Amino acid sequence: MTDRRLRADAMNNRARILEVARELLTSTSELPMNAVAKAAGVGQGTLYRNFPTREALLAEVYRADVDTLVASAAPLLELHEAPAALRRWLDNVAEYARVKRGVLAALEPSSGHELATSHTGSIGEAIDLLLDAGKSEGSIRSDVDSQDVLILLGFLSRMDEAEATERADRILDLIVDGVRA
Amino acid sequence: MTDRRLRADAMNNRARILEVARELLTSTSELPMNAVAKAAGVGQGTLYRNFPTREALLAEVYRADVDTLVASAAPLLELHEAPAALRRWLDNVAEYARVKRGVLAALEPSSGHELATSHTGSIGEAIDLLLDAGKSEGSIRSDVDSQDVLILLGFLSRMDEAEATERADRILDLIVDGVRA
DNA sequence: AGGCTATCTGGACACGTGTCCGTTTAGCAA
DNA sequence: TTGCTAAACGGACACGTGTCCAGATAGCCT
Repeated sequence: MTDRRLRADAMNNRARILEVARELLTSTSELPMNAVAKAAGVGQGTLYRNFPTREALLAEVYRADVDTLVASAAPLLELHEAPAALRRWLDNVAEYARVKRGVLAALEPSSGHELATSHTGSIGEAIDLLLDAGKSEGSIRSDVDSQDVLILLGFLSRMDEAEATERADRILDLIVDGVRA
Repeated sequence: MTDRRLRADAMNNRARILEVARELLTSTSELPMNAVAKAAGVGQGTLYRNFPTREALLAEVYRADVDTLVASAAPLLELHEAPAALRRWLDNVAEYARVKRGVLAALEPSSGHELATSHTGSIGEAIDLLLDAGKSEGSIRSDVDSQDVLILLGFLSRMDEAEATERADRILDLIVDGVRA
């Protein structure tokens, strides 16, 4: 990805940081950056050089999960029309969010949107896939983009479990209805 | 509100804190709590006792604005059907959000939702007013509540001005379409 | 007036974040 | 092997947040 030839010790550190982060996340869903640095036996500087933000670190930790999530979009389109596929895919997202709260933070645009829409990453592409299918069908309005959906999805990361079980479903319904043509 | 007979010196401090906060907000939209305390000539303890969270402080600072916003809901219902009224009212919200970014933070449920829906405050009541009108008309689905809308509205506080001018309108449309019956 | 106490005060702390920069070292080159 | 340098290291810092508690004092009560 960004590892334009890393020095050997640097690779070790990076790997160790990820390992430690994963470990810490098994006990709590919190991830104090300085705790990670300490546990990994590196300085703050090293940690932040490898992962400039907590999101960057979480994104790497959860890369596999995010990939799974992304990959689950296409098959749904074979079984359902776009809006239904989108709805089901959002269920997957909510489910991941429920189990591993970190996944959400990983896909949050942190703050002050990176270079236009590009930063969105693979999650954005998955959403675009679903939206585009719907736009072709005429079942989804043509003026929404993945970023819009991602922005609205942000609410998932700011709800605790209790609230999520009560509201998430309904709100996701609402979003999907909103993007319908 | 909560001032069950405040001691005279306490009242002075409280007033001074608010004054200082308002002042600081004229220059930037940031509001470091310790800066407020310092500028008001009180200790951290005093500041936090009066306003346990930044939101509490902002809520008080912007109380008048929030009241205006809330009051603008009812008249809209005289002129428009509920969904249109809601849409226009959300425009007002977005406009306030654009001008005074603090207003948003003031109505954010901070974290870990206070006692059920009640905390929502007057903004929630305004939304309920609009939603209820729509539910009576049959133009708004009966299973959404003001909290749902408020949660979705959270996106406004996490967009910078540039992004807001580009997306806010469209996303608000989308939300209103979502709550339509 | 003067004492008493509930209330308020305010700064020290513990903890987190992210940056900066002097020091160390991997890995190449001679 | 030895020297060199760009890359990486890591801890000290500056700054913010929110809590805690020993001391001060407003305002009632006698």
